[in-house]
Amino acid sequence: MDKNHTASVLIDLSAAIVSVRGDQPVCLTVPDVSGYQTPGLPFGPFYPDQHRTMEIGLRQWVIEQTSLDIGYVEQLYTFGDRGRRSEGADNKKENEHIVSVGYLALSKQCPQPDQWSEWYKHFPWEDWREGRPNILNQQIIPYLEAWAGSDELRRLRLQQAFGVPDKAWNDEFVLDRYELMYEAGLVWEAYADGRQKEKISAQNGIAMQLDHRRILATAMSRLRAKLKYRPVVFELMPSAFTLTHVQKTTEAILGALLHKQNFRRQLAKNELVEPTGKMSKARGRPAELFKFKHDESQSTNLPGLRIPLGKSRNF
Amino acid sequence: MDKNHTASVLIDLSAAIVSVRGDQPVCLTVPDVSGYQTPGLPFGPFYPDQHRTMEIGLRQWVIEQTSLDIGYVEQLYTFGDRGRRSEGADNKKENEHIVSVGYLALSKQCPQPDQWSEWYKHFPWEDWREGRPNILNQQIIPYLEAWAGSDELRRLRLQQAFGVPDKAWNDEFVLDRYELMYEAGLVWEAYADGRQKEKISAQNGIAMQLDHRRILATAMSRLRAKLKYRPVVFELMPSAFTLTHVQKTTEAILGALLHKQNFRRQLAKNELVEPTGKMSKARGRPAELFKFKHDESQSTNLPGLRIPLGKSRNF
DNA sequence: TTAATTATACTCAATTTGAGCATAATAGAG
DNA sequence: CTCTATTATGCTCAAATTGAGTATAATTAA
Repeated sequence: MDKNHTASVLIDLSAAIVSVRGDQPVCLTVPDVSGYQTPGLPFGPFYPDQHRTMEIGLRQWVIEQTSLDIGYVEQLYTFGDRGRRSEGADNKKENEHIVSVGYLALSKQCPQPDQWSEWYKHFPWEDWREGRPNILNQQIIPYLEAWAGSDELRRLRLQQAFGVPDKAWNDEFVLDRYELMYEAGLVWEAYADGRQKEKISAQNGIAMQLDHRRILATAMSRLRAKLKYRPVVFELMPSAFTLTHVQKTTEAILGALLHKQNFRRQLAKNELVEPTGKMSKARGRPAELFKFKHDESQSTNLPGLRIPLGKSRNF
Repeated sequence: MDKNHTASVLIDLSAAIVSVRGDQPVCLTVPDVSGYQTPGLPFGPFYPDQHRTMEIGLRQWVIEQTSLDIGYVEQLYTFGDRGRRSEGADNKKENEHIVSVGYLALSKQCPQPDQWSEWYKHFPWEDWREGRPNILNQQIIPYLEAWAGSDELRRLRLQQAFGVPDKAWNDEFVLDRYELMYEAGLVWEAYADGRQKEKISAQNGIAMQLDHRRILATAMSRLRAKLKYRPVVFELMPSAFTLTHVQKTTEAILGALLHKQNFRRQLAKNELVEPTGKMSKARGRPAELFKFKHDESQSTNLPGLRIPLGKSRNF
């Protein structure tokens, strides 16, 4: 094997820093740096001689630049160069390749509202809390069906990702759906990458810079999946909370409603929370305030919520 | 933030290429290159201007160097430099940092037996098919308990990872257990990294080069977890197989025995296999030969086996 | 005092799981 | 040819879990 190749690359650490504001999951974004009006995820270079691990490097610049308290951090995926629009306008000098390592981080607070972007503005087809989103039947599905045509493989993927025509919607397949839409030229990024000749007419969610929407989709998939078997919701909750608050937060992330009594039964069975003795006051009957039972370190390895796998959600 | 730092790194792609030989999961290894008698995982550099994505780069050198047919490939984790024994003997020149991207790949065949190393030679405490491994009570647990002492956090982690004293063993926590043993100086690599002053007396499984045993542990964790909700076993099976064969392969990877009739019920319910009409012949009653129902492309997104989460395995 | 609102306790059928027994079909030993 | 060991497969059944309710309690706002 000949070695006449550049092997040296720069490492970018990109982070999907997620929080929940009210009933909307949000993601920290940075203002547009290119000429487009699209937000991007925060990112920074990794200096291997300064930081022992990449996670330490990530935490470093998140603290420096955002002064946020991010507890939970998880590596998502490492993307090689060319997917990141290397033939774009603002290209780096020749032979300077970038590898980007995507991270998911969870934050309990989200100050400065303008810097946080709501998930479902970028992915309007992923929020099923008020029923099946209209954009699916009105825009996305018809276009995708035309794109698939009689191609057997495409139809199979369509069925897997979007459940058409007869399968159920699976809330974890956020990335699969985004990638399918990208391939079909249904999102703005496909046009920006030069994959798609004509600018698409429909605005299928707000686009993001480079491959950042893809990273966010990866983060959403991972978080939705993890929620079901690890108690990560509590990384998004304040120290004391009502059970309804936990449920609303979970529903926001899943983009789906849950059965109240059964949700609480799970929490009780897995002994994830314990009462603080205090009560919340709001409208209606006051709710007891709880706290997360297992403190720091290994929220990773605890039982989880055991939420049913997206059945019976094919409207 | 000052930029007086080297940001340029080299990328290594390391692969845990897994197959099953008889009733033993095996992993492709390369002979020792350093002075130690320890095997390593195959790895190669990533040339960003030659390969569009890292996965393509990986497949390339796997084909070139091993001529293996690897179907399923999954990225595991990207490790920053210093974990990879940067102060070791055979160091690269100053300022040449290496980031390694670990992959899991599955292969249906494993020719050249001497190049494949059995999982449980490296992780003897992970195979529970013949009951709780002796090495746990005789070696590992006593040492770890001493290491934990009265440190609350350490005892909690010990309970999580190893189930001592009263929790169940969870077959997915391979990485957690390895990392705990590493921190406690219970594996050879801790000594080689200079973490541990004295050479440990007990041989707790065969060591590997650099952080390769850690990558293998990551692969095992991931594969064991995935097996339970995605039909990846079939990536390890020939085109036609008996149901018992699938079960034996699954058990080998999980390191645990399963209830035969219930296992088959799951396969049937999820409609993962279909009969070929042919029969196998061996000792005893001939078994029907089946094939995997869903071909190429999306084995990723199909239902899976739904194997119970490691309950009642605390002997 | 009443209505609206939210919390929480309890019920119950349907489904899934864990664990077992019973029976069928083959090869090989005697 | 018959018996036995061996493996495959069908079937049962209690326990646990899930899905989807109903009923009731404790507040605030009108």
